Amino acid sequence: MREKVPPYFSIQVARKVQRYLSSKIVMKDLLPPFIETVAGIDLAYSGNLAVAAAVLLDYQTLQVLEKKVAVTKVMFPYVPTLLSFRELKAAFLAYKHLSQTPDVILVDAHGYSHPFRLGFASHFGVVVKKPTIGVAKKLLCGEIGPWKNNWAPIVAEGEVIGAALRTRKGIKPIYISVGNMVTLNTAIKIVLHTTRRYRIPEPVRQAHMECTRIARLLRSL
DNA sequence: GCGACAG
DNA sequence: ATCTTGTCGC
Repeated sequence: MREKVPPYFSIQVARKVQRYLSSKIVMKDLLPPFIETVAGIDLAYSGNLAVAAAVLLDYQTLQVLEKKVAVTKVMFPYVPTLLSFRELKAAFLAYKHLSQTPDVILVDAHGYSHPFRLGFASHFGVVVKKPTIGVAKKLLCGEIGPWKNNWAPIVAEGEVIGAALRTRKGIKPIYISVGNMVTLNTAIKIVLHTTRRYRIPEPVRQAHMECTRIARLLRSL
């Protein structure tokens, strides 16, 4: 039994696209020396509509500077490992609505810590050619290595593909990974810098609240 | 073949 | 992700 996806969509082609785009990921810190803005991206659903939110925040104060949303029809069912094909379009549109391009983007999904090394955060980062970081709440693949302090490496096939990170003491960790144009160490620092009193860093949390609010609104019509 | 499986 | 209220605990 094949995976349930539209007849015009081939899993085999998707895998090739993922392997190709994964090779385009830049594992270097190509961020400005002083980060001024961060963006958070997340999606929510209302029936067959995908609601994406892109929220821009000041990197130092974490004050929300701008919120944008985009709504598209869902074209793909949810298939683990193929999430980006389902969420990319709406996320891209919401992101393009921002009046200024952020220095770094936090995406509510895995990045490099993906079976084919191209989670949504990486797919998005490669497409928009911007530094992105994957911020996930559950592990998708790999094993958790020894804890150093507040973080532990996520290892797969002898390679560190991400990190489990306790953003707050005594709380379940979140899973961070390189999206694009950033180093895992820098990604961890940025995530810690942008989290306040919740488990989830502010950019992603704000984006989550925004798209959820709009989806709930559309749902009540 | 079996189980796992981001959002 | 989404369907959903109260409730236990710091």
